Amino acid sequence: MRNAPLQERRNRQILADLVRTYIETGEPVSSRAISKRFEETLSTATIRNVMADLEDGGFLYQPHTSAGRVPTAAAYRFFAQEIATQATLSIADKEWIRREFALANTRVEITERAGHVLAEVSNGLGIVVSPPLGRTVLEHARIWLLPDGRVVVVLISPGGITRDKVLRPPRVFSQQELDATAEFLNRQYSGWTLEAIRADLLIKLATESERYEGLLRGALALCDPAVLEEQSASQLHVEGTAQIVGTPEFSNQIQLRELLSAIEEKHRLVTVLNACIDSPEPVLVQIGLKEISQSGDNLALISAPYTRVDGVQGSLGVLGPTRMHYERAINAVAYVAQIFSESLSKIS
Amino acid sequence: MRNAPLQERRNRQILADLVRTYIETGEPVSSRAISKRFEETLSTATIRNVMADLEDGGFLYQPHTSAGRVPTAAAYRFFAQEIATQATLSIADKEWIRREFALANTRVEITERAGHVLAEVSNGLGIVVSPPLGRTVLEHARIWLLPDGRVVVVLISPGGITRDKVLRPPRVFSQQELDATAEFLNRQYSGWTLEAIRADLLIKLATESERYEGLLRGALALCDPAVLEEQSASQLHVEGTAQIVGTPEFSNQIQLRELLSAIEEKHRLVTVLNACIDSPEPVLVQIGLKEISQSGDNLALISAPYTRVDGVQGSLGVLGPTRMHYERAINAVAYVAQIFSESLSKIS
DNA sequence: AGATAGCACTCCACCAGTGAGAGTGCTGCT
DNA sequence: AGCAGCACTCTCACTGGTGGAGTGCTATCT
Repeated sequence: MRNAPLQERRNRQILADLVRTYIETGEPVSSRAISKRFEETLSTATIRNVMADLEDGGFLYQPHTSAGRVPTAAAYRFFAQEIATQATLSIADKEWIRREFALANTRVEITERAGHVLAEVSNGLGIVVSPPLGRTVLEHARIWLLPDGRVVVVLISPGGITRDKVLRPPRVFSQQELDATAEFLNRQYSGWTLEAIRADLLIKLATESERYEGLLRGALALCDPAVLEEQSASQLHVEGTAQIVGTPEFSNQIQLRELLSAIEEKHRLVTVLNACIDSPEPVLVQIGLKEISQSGDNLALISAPYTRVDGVQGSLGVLGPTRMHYERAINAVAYVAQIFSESLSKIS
Repeated sequence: MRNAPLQERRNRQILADLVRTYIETGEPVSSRAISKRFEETLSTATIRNVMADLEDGGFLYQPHTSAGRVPTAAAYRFFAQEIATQATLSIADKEWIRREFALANTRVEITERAGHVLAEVSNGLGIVVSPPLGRTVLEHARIWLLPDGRVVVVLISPGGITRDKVLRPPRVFSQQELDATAEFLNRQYSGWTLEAIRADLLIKLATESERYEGLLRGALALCDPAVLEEQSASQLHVEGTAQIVGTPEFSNQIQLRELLSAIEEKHRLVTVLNACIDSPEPVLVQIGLKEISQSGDNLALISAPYTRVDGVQGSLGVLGPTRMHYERAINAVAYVAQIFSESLSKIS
């Protein structure tokens, strides 16, 4: 009932045109502007009628009586899903993105480049989230002895990623014992994710003999959510905070503040971004993010998963004003996700 | 010649009072306001004369002819050095800071608490910089073989910090060879900083036999500035970006933008902060930071070093508007640095 | 000679009023 | 259904006027 106005083809066309115009100009769109731009010639009066219907349907609103119309979150959602997905990325853009990545050689550089491109394309924030460490897969475990009785536990994953910790076990173990424990871990858990290992170890510790207990606890500590998170928190990379200040969308101080505090609260942001990993669509578009801030109405998040060398997925995307060039941004996010995955595999 | 006006005791007193008043109110200070607050009774006319002198000396300026006076960077510098250092932190503040740290148990939590306190106290940004990895000291090195011929190089430092990397060496080594190499590294470099090891290895690689070359290169890679920096870049922790939006100092969009881009350019910021490590004073106050942004005139940075368990020093501090409560902020930074060091030693 | 009272002057912030412009909703015509 | 015309509304930019805050200067006092 609410989106009844969208049944008619012409209304959809007008709405799309209006959104597009608003994205370009940033000012309330008048019936006249649409009339000029619309392909079939229609009088402003007719357009006004349509606009009134669209307003009833919740797609438009007027800042004040004698102003033009502004799209609502619903209108952007319609536009992003049904219009913007039709488009493809311009060759110039592809070229530009490729160039941006060309000179990046380290993981950090690649991440920075990605963030930069994403920020640029959206006039918002470019965000890259490293895969959650818990999903990393164990390849090898080794434990060995230091002269003073402490032990070093090292977990190695495909792609050369390692996690390690120096522990002081409850009693002194011999290197044989340590080797046996490592052997046990390798036999048992090679190929498991750290999350899964942790869950299993917790059960084992409750039932198994105490023989390796100190060491298993050590291994467990490495899989601990708190420890995993300790590192993953720092693996949220945000680029473009400086440039969003000064864009008309964020001239409103309250909005700007809420956006910035959203970045500081990393957990929520990461959750919202990672939603794209389990989404059926290649690129997930979320408009009007209540989760992020109260006035999140005019925030749009476009995210896509990328794949690391070891097959684990992370996510990247843009967080920008709803007034954003969706055709370009959506396709750019998809493209960056692809190039990003490729670049990662090249440097490993 | 320039600070001639500060020769006289009364002028200094008036300048200090003016700065203090401006910090409280945020508005240009009139001669009348000073006259009221000044201990000896002086007429406004007399104060106006003094103010004119101070303006000539470069400590004050007038936004316009018939406005009160506003302190310049020079005035803040005078105030911070000669006045604020006399004060001590209030008991309530000490109590508050102690409470903030009480519940923090992990390294990340401690860092967040510190950042939070520093941001709060300054109405600006709270910043914590982890020690540069290059200054970390080597305790043990171990290298060992994986079944597929790759090797794992692990460097262990005091305090349980480890650095490691999985490498594919140019040829397959035996575990004996690897042990010998590790033994060599331990004998040679135990107690050295990674920076120093790197420098020495570079020389050795040029002259020494090729026997261990592949492995030494591996060890070298771990000490490489690029690799070290890769991690240290992520070890700049900034808190309070959200709250500075909305403070009158940063209502100016251009300033806000420059501050935010200063944060994004981590290198410069880290350098400026770390200056306190080699400074003779316990707390370093820098006012009018040209290094950080062009309009850095109204930015003040207060930083102090802290000491990690292994003896390596990092820095923390606040980056805020020049109009800041210096007595409180300077002493809080010193106190936080102390508590921070203590908290770190507790969790290791 | 240094401190002070008095006065003229400057500049700003605030207010109300005005008029142009943009855009709409509605009505009635085709 | 589509359209032209018209009255209406709201905003925005500009105007001139006013009160107030604060200064600089000068003449006077101690």
